[in-house]
Amino acid sequence: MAVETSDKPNLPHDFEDDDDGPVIYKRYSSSKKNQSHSEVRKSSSHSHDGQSYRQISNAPSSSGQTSCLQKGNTVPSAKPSPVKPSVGISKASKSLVNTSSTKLPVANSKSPSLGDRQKMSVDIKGEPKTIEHHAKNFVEDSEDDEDNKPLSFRLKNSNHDNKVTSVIAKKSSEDSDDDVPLAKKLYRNSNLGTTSSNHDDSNQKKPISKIQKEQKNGSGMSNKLDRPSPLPAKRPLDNSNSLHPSVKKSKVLDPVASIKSKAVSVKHELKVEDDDDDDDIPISQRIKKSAMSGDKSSSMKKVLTKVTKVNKPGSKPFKKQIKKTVKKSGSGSEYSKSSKILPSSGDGQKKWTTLVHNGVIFPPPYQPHGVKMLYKGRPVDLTPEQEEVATMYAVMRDTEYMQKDKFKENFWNDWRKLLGRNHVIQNLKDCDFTPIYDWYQSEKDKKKQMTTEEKKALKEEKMKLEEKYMWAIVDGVKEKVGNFRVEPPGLFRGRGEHPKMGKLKKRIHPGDITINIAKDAPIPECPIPGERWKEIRHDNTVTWLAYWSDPINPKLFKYVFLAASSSLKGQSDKEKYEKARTLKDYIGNIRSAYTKDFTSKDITKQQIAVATYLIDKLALRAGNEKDDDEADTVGCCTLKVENVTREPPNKLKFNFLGKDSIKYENTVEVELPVYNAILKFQKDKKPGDDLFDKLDTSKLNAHLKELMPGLTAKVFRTFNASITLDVMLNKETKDGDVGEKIVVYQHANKQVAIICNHQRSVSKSHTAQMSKLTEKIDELQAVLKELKTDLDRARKGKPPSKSSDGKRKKNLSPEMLEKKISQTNAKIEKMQRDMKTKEDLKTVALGTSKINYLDPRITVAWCKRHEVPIEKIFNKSLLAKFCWAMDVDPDFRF
DNA sequence: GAGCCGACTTGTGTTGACATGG
DNA sequence: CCATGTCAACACAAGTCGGCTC
Repeated sequence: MAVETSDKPNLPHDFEDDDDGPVIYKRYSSSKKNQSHSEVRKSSSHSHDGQSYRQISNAPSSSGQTSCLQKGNTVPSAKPSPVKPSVGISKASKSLVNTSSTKLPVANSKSPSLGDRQKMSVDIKGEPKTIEHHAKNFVEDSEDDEDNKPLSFRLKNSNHDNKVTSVIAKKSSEDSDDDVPLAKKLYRNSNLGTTSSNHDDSNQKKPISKIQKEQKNGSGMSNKLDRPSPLPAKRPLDNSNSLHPSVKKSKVLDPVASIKSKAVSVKHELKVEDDDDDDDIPISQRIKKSAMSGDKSSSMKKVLTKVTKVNKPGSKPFKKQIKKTVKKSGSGSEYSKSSKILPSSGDGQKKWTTLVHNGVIFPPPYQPHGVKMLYKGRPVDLTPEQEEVATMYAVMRDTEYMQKDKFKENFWNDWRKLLGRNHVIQNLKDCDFTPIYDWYQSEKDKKKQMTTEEKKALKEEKMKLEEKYMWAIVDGVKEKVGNFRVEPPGLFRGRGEHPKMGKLKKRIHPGDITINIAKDAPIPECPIPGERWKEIRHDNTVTWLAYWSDPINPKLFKYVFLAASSSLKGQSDKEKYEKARTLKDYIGNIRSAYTKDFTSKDITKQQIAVATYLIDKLALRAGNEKDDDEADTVGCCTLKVENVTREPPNKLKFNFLGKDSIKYENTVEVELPVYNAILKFQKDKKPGDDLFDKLDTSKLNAHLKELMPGLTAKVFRTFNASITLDVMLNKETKDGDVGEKIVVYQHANKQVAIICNHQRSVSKSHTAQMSKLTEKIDELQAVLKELKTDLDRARKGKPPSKSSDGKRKKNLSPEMLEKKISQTNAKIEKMQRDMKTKEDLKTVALGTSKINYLDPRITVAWCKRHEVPIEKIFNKSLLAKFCWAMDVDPDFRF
């Protein structure tokens, strides 16, 4: 099929997969820009405070984000350019040469020991001096620069010695803070203080109407946002123009031809097409050219002729324009499969021009095992359908769901429908699934026992089967598909107390699936003989390749999207961070606006103000309304009276279940007006009543949009997370080895995870692992003691004592013994640090914020500045996902 | 403006491959 | 070499939010 890649003779070298990774389409990086990067960096590489904003804004080129999008007109090779700052990994990274200051050093040293990390894992508060200095620098730049820090940060900085909150929050204070819920940890030291000082920036009154007008006139947010106040330049607001270079696309790969041809020809066509594109025009000129030609360049019109569906009319004022597509870009990342920048994700806007893919793959049909379960002690015959569902239940015996009545009840109801009223099995209580469970365990064991070769063969077979589904061709570029496997049937595993847990998630058939594909692309063959797709669509205003209705909740859909590494996803990711960065310029005004409204007579206004404050300060989620058939969780707007407890004089204790039924527990000091407002909102209400009864997310977001174009509640989370990382990294990174710097990063990452309440469940074996470590340490202590005794004896010329098993030990010199003692000591220390780190992070999930909230450019720029190999921070998939960020200027600040 | 639909992002848990250390 | 631990990849649940309809 079209996207097969198994054989690839005569491939142009730059499309040759030289790795087994998903790479098929390389990017190239322009090295020109890097020179300017290094120049910029020389002048400011040690200025990691507010001042660097100004420097960035003066940088000759915009922040270096373009080369990822540029065509490969400089280094026509798949190998990374020697001067290129962009980051490759694995092979590519090894070949990176540390040149100018923009380089991202290659991983060559080992990660810091956990012990080292622990050592660095100091209190977030840091030294007051540093903070003051830091703040001062911000002030130099702009009077509202405090606003650029997360609210929580500012609060903390204002008083770093407030443990009161933690004392209240912490019930079991026997040891480390690891038993304290995440949310508490960060804020235990927080205090009220600077908040109010940030709301008096009267000169920041922004001309909202003007902004909106300008937005209407087509200046897309991520392209240019009017600044609300005449602040000193912090960063070039239009630098994100470079994110969407309007390099024209002169020819689009013919999807029909491509899908009919073999992989070779696909790749070949891609190459040919590149060749007759405007590669010969320098990038800068091309960008300029298209930028000048307005939002509908001739090239764009050309592309638009291919559109299969006209854009929906009536776009909103803040709607982004259609952005021009670029076919190839400059990053040499091995994981950059695609390169062009696709149209932005504005709703109703064209997302692609051509889309070719092979549909989805279905799980294999059920293979009955014939193992009989018992009912009242007797074996029961089941039809394959009945057996299938019984097996789903049987294999969940070791899960927590089995303790839940709701799960069993729902399962029973659905299973019973399959059994029929008159079936021998009349209740679940008398069912014994043990035979099926045992069969399943033995199957698992068999699998485990397979030799490496057998496993490998099996894997290869699976790969062969799936290969063609793994890729899509979007506007002529091969992109990885995210989740091309249709979900197999199973029992619904809702989180928390989900009312539908245990219900049968029925098998999905082709007849349930709608395929989205270009009009002139061949319709994917239905993989199940005799069946057919539900529907074929040609909607290029959406990014999904296929969807089906969620069998548990038919109102919901399950989508098949492109993978995170695709440029379609990368583009919207970038826009997300740009929007969050924009908030930095508005946050001062927003804070003063809501502070003013804390005491508003208009109760809706007042609730909006307090809700916004909480979202800003605590990074709460918006909190949409939920149906009764969903788990009972809340966000900001849906907080109940009982979720917030007042603790005089001005503390609020939050306790609720948030997304995924993760507990949010946090006690925070708030401004008195907020405290009083909460008191008012709670008055005369029952515990289960809505705290913000005049508010919902659409009202809140509508209000936020008045303050900043495109602003919604979730932007605060991104902003809060990213600014925290940026501030902490720049405050805390000291000279030192790579290991120490990574510890700083992890520390910052952890704080972000705490702010966002990213928790993970403690691993089952955690306690066991800990006691094992303790044991080992004890053993070492014993060894140490013995060594010390022997040292004493050796010094006195006596032979060593007998070891515990009575054997005679070797006669060692005092020097040797001393050496052994110090080695053992070091070992013990390292293990103790390991233990502490382990305990420290047992409930904290660092990954979520990395994937979703931290602007990767902060990380990449920091890595460049501090010569930390990016691979130490980003794993393979993050590198692929964030390939668009790799060329960032080292001086980039969020 | 409420309610619903649709599309997309965010989130945790599980799985399985790989690394590590005895 | 094996047992154990770690981590990336995967699976899929659960959010957010825009837009449409009535």
